[in-house]
Amino acid sequence: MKIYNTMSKSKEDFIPLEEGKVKMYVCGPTVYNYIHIGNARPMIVFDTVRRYFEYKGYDVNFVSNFTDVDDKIIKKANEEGVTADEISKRYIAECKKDMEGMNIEPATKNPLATEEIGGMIDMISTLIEKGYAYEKNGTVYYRTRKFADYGKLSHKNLDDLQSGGRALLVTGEDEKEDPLDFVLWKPKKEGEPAWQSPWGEGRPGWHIECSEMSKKYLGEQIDIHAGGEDLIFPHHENEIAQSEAANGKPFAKYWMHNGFLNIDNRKMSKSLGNFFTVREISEKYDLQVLRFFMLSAHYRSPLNFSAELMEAAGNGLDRIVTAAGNLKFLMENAGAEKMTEAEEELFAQTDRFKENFEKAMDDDFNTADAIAAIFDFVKFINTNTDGNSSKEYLEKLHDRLVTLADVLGIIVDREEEMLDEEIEALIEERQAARKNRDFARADQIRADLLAKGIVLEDTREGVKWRRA
RNA sequence: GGCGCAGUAGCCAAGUGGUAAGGCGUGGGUCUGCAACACCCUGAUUCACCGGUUCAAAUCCGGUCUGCGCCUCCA
Repeated sequence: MKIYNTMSKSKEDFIPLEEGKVKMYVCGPTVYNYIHIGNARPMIVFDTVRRYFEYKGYDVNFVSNFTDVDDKIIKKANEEGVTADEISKRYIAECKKDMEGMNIEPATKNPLATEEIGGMIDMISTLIEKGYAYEKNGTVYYRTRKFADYGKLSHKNLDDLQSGGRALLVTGEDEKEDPLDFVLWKPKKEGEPAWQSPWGEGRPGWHIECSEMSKKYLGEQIDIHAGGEDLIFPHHENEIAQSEAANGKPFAKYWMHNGFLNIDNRKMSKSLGNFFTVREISEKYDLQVLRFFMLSAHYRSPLNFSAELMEAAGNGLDRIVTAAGNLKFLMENAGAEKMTEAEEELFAQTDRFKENFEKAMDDDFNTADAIAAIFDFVKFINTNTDGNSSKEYLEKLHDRLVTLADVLGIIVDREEEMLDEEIEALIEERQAARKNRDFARADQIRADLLAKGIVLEDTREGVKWRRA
């Protein structure tokens, strides 16, 4: 299994720190509003990574935080005249709803920054003791130049950073020993949430949160640390500086970063007005479509979002879902129970789809290729099953399709709610009308049902229906 | 200014040295009472452009053009 490591800029074989186990940490969102579809990309991508590890038999400890103390949360709280805590609790709950809709497995642990302050203070103290940090008037800064490896993840060197960004970095940063130093602890301002610390009341800087939470729940060394590519610098670079200086050992073995989700080929931003929340999208599309759409390209490539592309993704997804639905329908109507020899041979042929799927996923989670393997499998299913197929054969195909789709978090079995008596009666009436060649009446009934979201399909094995 | 990514059919998108996967869409056909689903056929002599290396390049090297990202809170 190969994983592209941002640190080495190359694909590396995955070798876990501990046999059979994967410890991974994904930087989660700051909860000051509904999550947007850009937030959704790393959630979907790294959930898929996790699912594949689990499929391969690994025991995955998956930790993803919620940043629940931050300027934007405080701002929002002030606007609404409520506490910051109320804002963050509200949007964590909403975020979890969205994640459920996207079929994202709950993390092993979702630590909250505000509940881990003690550990952060300990880590900052350690950094001060070791000479990697210093305090000035209640603010604690990280002494960036003291950490020799600073820049190793983002492949920047300090002098470039300094000359390139001098104007920005120097502004107003009077107390710092060096413009590149970053904040570990900031003093309380009026009306802000604050915690007691050796440096007075205040709150932690953003970067220290992840260093501490990763250490607490996964240990000083972890297998995978992941997040959006914009986090490479400075967030992850700073995490490395903090964790490695404090713990005295390498932090994460593999650094994974997803590409950005763009809208109209531009980065999504509020100022451009091209900003969509997952909640908004869920009103127009099934979130399964969003998930399928995001996995249709490689996770490291930029991905453009548009209504047309969502339509296309939805149509493609339907093809897979329909194949699974057809299998179920045939299963219910199958005559023979046991597989024939010919069917056993056919089923053996489908091993190649599974192999291709795994080969794609083994190569740095190439979900686009994995989906191609599923489409090939779907084609095989559509071509090699009919009303004469045995139940066992159909079930085995169905199981295999469900298993592969599940690795991608794609739900292929649509819930079949019980039909209302009324609807069932209409379907029967339509059948009778068709027998009497009263097609006007039959079409009328079909149109009425369609208006209620029920799609009818006439097959050799009988009438099949599904929700639109 | 520094660092980096990308440019493959109408659209999306794999493929990173051996002669262009897959999906969506289009058009034609089969199936159907008609549909729907499905199936068959339909598509790039060619991978932004120009040079080079090689028996062989979309894939490697150099250059040009275009788009984008990071360097500042950001998934």
